[in-house]
Amino acid sequence: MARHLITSAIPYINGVKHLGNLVGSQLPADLYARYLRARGHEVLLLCATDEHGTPAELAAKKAGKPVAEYCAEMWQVQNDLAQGFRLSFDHFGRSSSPQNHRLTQAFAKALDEAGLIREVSETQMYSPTDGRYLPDRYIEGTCPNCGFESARGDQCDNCTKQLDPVDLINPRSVISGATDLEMRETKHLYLRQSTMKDELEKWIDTREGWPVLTTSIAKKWLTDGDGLQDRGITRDLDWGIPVQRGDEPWPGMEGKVFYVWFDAPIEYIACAQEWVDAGKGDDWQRWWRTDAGADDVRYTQFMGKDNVPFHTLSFPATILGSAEPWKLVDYIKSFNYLNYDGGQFSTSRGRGVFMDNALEILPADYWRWWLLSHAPENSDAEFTWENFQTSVNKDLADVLGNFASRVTKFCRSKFGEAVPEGGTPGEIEERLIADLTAKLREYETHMEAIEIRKAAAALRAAWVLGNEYLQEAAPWSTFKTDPEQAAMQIRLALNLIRLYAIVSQPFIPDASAQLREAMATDDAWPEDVPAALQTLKPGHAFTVPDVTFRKITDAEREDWQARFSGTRA
RNA sequence: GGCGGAGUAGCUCAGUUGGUUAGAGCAGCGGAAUCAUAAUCCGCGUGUCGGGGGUUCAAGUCCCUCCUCCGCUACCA
Repeated sequence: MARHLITSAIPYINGVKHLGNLVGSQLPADLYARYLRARGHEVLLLCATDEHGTPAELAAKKAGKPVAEYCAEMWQVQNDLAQGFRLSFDHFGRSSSPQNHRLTQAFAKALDEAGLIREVSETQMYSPTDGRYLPDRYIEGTCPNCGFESARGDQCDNCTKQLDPVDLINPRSVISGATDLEMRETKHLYLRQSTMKDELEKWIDTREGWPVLTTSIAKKWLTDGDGLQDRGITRDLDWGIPVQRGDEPWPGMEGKVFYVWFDAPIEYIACAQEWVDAGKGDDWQRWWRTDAGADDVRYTQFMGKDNVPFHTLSFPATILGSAEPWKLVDYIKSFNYLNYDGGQFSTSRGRGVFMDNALEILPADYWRWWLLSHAPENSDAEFTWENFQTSVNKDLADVLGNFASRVTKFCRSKFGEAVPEGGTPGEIEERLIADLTAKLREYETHMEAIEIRKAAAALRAAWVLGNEYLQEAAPWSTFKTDPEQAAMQIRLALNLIRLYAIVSQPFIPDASAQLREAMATDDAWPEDVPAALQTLKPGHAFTVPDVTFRKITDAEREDWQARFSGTRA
């Protein structure tokens, strides 16, 4: 038994996330946590909402609500959806929590004391009409290079030239269209990451077995151009964590807040404190402080590839720079993107399936299975309704669901609703047990390596073994000549249902619970396969489960395809 | 522009440090079975492994070059 700290990248607060967001961090983190718990390990799975920054302020404004109120509501929405997808977070926190305020300010103080903070005076675009400083991307104008009229302040979408907002001709605010923009001088704090380049590079280089996607992105940021650049960690915004040096004021920084990317990863730690303060745990330090028992914790992070630089560089710089004994990440599992039917999922254009729509259409397990068995691990992946339909119908309804159905119904009609007695296992049974053992060990190996697609394929192959066995043993035939032998065969098959329910739980927790309930059994992991297949003894009562997975019809598929092609309702 | 990823069967994808006839699932074709959600099981692949060149006894795998798609590019997060 080991102790595993697992965090999922924290979803941004401004709206319901789409399936691409879900499969890139929260869902695989849940899968891994469920698996490790099922194997008897101690697990702390944390996630939260990422609530600060300009987009949150603007989303609140659009909704006509104070930003704090808006965030509280959206946290509730995201929390409910997480539960709907059976994401088994030990705590779902908020980056705006008091715990994170204190911790972020404490980190800033520690970094300052270590000489890793410097003040920089710079000029920023200020919009009097909007009453706020505008991030580069919130400024539009005519591109000085190609004449494109909707070039953004950071880059022209037409000619891809990188720009500075001051270069734009006729700059205007994206928010209000205001053109009375002015340059204002403002002071900000920078984290001196550049001085930590060697330390970070050495750390990255010693990470064994990290995905190429993870290390290549980190190395690029370390070595590209002039190397790792210092990073501004404050912003001129109202909503956020006030810039303070611990609980002391920070002269010159009045009215400013920390940059969202500074406080968001710190929320991973603060979230553990929230977990304790919510009464769900009693010691967060043994998960996070290496001087308080976290030395033997294995810490795994899950995230989409866009998050990698912050988790491989910025956050480690914060932790290492603080010179305090915080737990560093041991393994980063990063994901590519999930595309939708020939294009990208688009939050702004409402293209694709969002978490709330998904649950309105079908139960969580259907989505969990498809998303995880097609997780974009090695390259971008694509969701199509045809693929979704065939995967669900074939894998879940036909191979697994129908197996449970044919076995329990056959037993009910020939022997009644209790495990039948008699018969002796033979060669076919030996072969099944050998094959199943091998397949299960393969499944476990892939789960431990977080090779999700491969794990799903192995699990499905284990399901298929059950159908192959039934076909070969043919209890419906043996029953006519040797009912005792048929009893043995069906007893084994009933035990297979139990075993499948247990090992499939990380992928499809609801179906797993339904099947275990029908079989009236426990959830002990089959360490010893032959023994596990004798758990349900003769005489053990069971019930025939309702249809475990229904099929998706062509009409439904066509309907959904049309419904989600654009413009979210 | 720079960096990174991808291009393998009709579709979605595996292919470890180069090594015998390049694999899986789905779809398709043929067959078996009739317990089951018309659900299962067995058999069937002439694939210029994106194009071209090179290294090697041997290249999907290594090197060069070109083409296409995608992502990132530090003030959206």
